[in-house]
Amino acid sequence: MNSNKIRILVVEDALEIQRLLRSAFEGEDFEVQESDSLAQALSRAATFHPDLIVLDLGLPDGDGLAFIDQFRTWSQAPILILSARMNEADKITALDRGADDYLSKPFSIGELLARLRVQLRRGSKTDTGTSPRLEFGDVMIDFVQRVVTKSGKILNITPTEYRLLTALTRFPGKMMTQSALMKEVWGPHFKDSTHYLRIYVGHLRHKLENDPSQPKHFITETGVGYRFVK
Amino acid sequence: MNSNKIRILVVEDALEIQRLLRSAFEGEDFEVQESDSLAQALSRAATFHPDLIVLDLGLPDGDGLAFIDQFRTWSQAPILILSARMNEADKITALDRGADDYLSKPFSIGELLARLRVQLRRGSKTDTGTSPRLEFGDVMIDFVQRVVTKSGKILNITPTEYRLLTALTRFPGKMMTQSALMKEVWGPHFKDSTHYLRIYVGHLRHKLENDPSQPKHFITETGVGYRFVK
DNA sequence: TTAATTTTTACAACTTTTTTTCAACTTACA
DNA sequence: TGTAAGTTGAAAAAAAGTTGTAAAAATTAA
Repeated sequence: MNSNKIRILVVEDALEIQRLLRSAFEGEDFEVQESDSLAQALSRAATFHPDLIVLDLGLPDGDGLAFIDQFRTWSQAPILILSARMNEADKITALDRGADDYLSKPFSIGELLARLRVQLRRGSKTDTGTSPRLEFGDVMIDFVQRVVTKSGKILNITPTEYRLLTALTRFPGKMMTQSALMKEVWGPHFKDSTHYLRIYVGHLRHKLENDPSQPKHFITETGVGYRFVK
Repeated sequence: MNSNKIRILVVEDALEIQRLLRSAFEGEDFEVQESDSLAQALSRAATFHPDLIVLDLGLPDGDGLAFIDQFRTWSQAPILILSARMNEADKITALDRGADDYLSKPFSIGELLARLRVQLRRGSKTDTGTSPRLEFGDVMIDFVQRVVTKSGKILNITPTEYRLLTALTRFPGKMMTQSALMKEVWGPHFKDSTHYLRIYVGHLRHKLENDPSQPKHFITETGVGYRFVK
């Protein structure tokens, strides 16, 4: 888990499709994990922290829509549906429940990759701005390349630090509650282990603030959470 | 441009499709404008400020991809492609050039609307302008971002202060009795500890009033409670 | 293996809430 | 109009709760 590669979780039971997707995704230098049941998929998602989920709606062990509902309680990562079902009502339901795109089988791998790039491009944008970059002070974050620099120097940011940084900076100025940050960065089981947050906000302040003891950008709101301000 | 409806620009030359889309979109209470040539579309987009563009790639007067390039230099509004061309390469090119979704003709209007909702859903989170705000004097309260500013500066408001502020300002001009405020902010058990109220109204006045000793917005009604006025 | 990262532990520093004290103000009535 | 009784406001100390830092231990990656 120790890399800043883009992570894709494939929820799919058909082995040949799993293999097809894995080779396509690894060709793009993504990190891939598979889950062949919905039961497994949620806990896998919670520990793997995927940047995007490819979900087959036709798994034998249950309702993919329920998975979407659950997953959406703690993550906004895009969900791309694969399905053998062609009918319109299924598509509409899935999209309205929180899926971001829907491809019917059989699909072309080239189109799948293009649609996946669309989703990842969106996710890498900050929500206020249009650029895939965020700059404040002498710090620059490139969400496409996943690189953080301070006065031109590339910083070493660990995966956990990077996830927290994206969660905090997604809505500049907005108060992010501790439990929302915990769910997004560590997963839903950890929502009460808020001391991790203090340690990692401390790390970010040391790496990004000019005076970490007088933070200007990563502001504590005691009893509530943290706020990022440019 | 003079309504707060969601605005859709349809770039499409086939009249029957124009009409189909217009009636579907107006049924959703969107504001629609059409453009039947690419030449016209860019300037139409510039004045209409659409929240989303539906673009037929097969217009007679030129290259829809060039339109995407141009449009993307100044707007991030989602672009949903409609096209009679089925081939994979066209889809991939359009998506990679900046389109957000791609539907092949003939399409189902229900699916189109669902995909359009997906795009609009993402955009709406962005829009900080739509979050409910309360302004008075040089103070601004944004209840979505949980931000309070005074002359542009973000204030530090503690959890209890914020709860009281919310309770007081919910109905501007209305008298709030002490016991109602106590119940709402400290809980029913504390309804007679009205001393807290004085201390915390004092805090709010210090942080928000220009002259805390001559409050203009947080008014005492002796023996009864407090009233917030804009 | 070594190096890097995450988790755990302990404690110091800080912020918020509650409690206490007292002065100032408001109201009612002689 | 003056005074007493009740109500409100300001300041600050005490208590409770929250956050920050450092460093050791455990885990994971290379």
